[in-house]
Amino acid sequence: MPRLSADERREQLVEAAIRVMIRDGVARTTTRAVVTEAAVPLGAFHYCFRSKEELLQSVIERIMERALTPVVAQPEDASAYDVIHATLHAYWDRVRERPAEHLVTYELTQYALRQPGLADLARKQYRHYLAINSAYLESLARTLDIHWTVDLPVLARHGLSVLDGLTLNWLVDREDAEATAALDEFARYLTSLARPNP
Amino acid sequence: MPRLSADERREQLVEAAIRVMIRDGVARTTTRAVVTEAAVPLGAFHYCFRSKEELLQSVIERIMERALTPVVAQPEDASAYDVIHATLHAYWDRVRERPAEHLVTYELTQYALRQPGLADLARKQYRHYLAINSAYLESLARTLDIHWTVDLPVLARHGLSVLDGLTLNWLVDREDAEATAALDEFARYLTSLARPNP
DNA sequence: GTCTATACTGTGATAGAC
DNA sequence: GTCTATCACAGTATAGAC
Repeated sequence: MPRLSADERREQLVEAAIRVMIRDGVARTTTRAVVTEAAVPLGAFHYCFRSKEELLQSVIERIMERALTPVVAQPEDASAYDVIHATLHAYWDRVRERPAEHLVTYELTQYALRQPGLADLARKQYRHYLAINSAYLESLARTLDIHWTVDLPVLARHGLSVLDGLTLNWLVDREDAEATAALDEFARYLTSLARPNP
Repeated sequence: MPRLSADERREQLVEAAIRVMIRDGVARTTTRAVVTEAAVPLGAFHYCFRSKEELLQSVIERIMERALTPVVAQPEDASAYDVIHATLHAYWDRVRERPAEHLVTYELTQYALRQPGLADLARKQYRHYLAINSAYLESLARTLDIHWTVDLPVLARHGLSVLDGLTLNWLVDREDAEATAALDEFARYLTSLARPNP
């Protein structure tokens, strides 16, 4: 058993925890399952983290970092609808490719909400998602030379909710056709809110 | 300790489980916590239910029954927007009155999704919610003598997702003003999809 | 038919050995 | 500074007393 620094151990444990969560769910992610997955001795766990809650906090932060700003090709000649549609489907493709990872996101949010010390982190997580949505909508408006007929914060929250809700719904029933249809309708709606700049 | 019938015990245990879940969350709802809350002997638990999973199944079914069809006053002289707005806010008021209960709903869905024997129940739950939404949209169309310019199943799914997403988002950050604004925007959107019948 | 007493597993955590 | 051995407890489930 190689002796590694606490920082390296922490790194191993966080990544192992994420793998276990994706495979078995957050509820079944015990400290023992994590150290087994990481091939780290059990005792090392509480040497690296004060508690399981502290590990989960690191996991949430790590996952948040990975929710990178959606990058979308925005060719000059594409219509607003085309660009919006492509962006939404880029997100959707990621959901369909890795359903378990997205399920974990929701599980972690709820875990955090029930853990007094972590409720703030959940709020921060959602502020982050809202900021990403806002930034995307703003950059879209610049690129297309339009403005939105609905206030940006309201639109960002509405958009985040639609994607969150559709994702959750699809994770339950896996109805591809209906989910896609609802997503396309959302693209149409967003497009209808774009007005050319004067 | 009075000796009661298994049916009465089951009833007590299901109701107690719901109270514990609302108070402490699904993850912390252990059999011991439930029997303590219900003032039922621990041994009685496994006499009434084969396992904890079976209890949770009953709980999910009970909660599903309670998600009654939204009933909304639809006075003849109200505009489409007024009726839609009132319905959405009736739902929203329930969320704001009992946030913990709604959080439990999401927790239960995820619990069910991770439990092989209960995944079907989660699907059934969402089909039920979709059916409620569809029925409401249909009755609205009849009352207002309009039709929807988007297919009913698509619209029902979209609507369910928006409400699910907004609820989840609000449960995290409790931003009343922004949530209400997003809800009102959704009402405006729905209204824009109503076309008078020929 | 209903409940008491108990078994056994697995959990998060720690004191102290290396 | 890192990990082994062990703890106390909570978890579900059961065999058998009433």
